[in-house]
Amino acid sequence: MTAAAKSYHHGNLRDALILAAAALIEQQGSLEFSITDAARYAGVSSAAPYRHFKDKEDLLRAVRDLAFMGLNARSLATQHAHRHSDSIDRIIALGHTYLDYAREKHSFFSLMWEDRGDMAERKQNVALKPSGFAVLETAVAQYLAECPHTSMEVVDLATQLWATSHGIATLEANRMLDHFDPAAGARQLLTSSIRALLNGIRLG
Amino acid sequence: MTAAAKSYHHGNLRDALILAAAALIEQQGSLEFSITDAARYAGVSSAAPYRHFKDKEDLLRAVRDLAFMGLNARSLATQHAHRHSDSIDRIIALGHTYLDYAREKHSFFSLMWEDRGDMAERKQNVALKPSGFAVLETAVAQYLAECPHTSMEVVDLATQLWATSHGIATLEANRMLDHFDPAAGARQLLTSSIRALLNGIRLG
DNA sequence: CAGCCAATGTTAATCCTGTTAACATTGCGC
DNA sequence: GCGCAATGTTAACAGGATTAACATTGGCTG
Repeated sequence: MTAAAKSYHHGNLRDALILAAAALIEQQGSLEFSITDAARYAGVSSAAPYRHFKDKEDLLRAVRDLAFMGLNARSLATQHAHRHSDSIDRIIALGHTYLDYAREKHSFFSLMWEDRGDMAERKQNVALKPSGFAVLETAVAQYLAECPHTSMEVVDLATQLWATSHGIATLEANRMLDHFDPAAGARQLLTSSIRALLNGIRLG
Repeated sequence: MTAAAKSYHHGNLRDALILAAAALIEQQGSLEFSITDAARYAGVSSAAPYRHFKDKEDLLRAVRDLAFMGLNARSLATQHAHRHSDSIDRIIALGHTYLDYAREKHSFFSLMWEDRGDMAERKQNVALKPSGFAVLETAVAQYLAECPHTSMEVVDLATQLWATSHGIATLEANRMLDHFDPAAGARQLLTSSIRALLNGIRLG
């Protein structure tokens, strides 16, 4: 039978629920969807989700994984698109990709950094998530190789760059940068921060 | 009668509820407190809060204001403590204050940046909040005055520094910096970021 | 191929919360 | 001292998460 036919068993309810939740989150622009709605959206009863997810947070975690994968995919795409660029340009492009994702997939971006109190488990499963971070590290390693008069560690610089992008992205999401030009403000701020940071480490 | 006696009228329920909510949030380490609990905590019925707050979000907003004020107060204290320091040191100290607040008052810090979908109103009332930002701007203005060969705007540099601190603070809160030394990792990262940023803008 | 089981759905509670309507108290201004 | 507006209370309703008890069925086993 076709994937979503109306037999008693759904066929692939787990994925359907993840997509449903993701769709609801994006549509409503809020992380407060109800499991009942997600179930209805997938065409099953409100108790069905509990065959696949321990509780709501468990479902949320799956959607969060999806969000991380989306950002990672974009980072890889950017890396590829700029594979022949100067390493500085590539680093900047990656920063812009981060900003763009935060804007375009605002709800997903929020979900990724939502504080649910139980940050402990995050340590394990999310620690791997930023494979997008590896992309940044690669670009940074190349940059550092090209400028040998620094003793900066790759991880350190990559993390600083990440924090810079992340900070600007989250402040913008919280409307704290409204006094800048809405269109290019954050982007220019990031560009100039990255340039300054890269310049600055050579004088350390 | 004394402020919290047991007459029919509470006396200052509004503030009591704000404090109750703040206490619950801090105790549980989570933003998911119930209005019922806050009311019980303040010794009133679960419907009483609605005489003072339109809805739960309205109460949350009040607690958020409190959180912002707390951070602002700390920033002012730091400014004062470092009033005779070098402007660079003062800027760094302000960054550390930001990091410390995020760590010590983790739940409050989360609350400040929690995404509730309705970020629109945030634009108005929170735009004023970071009077702590003014403190940073002052320090930055002084720094720039001492190094006249730059054309950098005060707001721009202050925002970049804010974003740097904010990025590191939020990444740390999300356990994304666990591969660094838990105690000093984030702090050192921030210190070196700030130094690099301040150095870097002179070569722009 | 028949039968049985584990996986996966469904229905019908239960418990909690947010929110409101209807009613009770009481501090204060006239 | 009276009466109103502010501030509490109780009772009820409408979700929503979660679970227990029951229903279906795809597939593996003999």
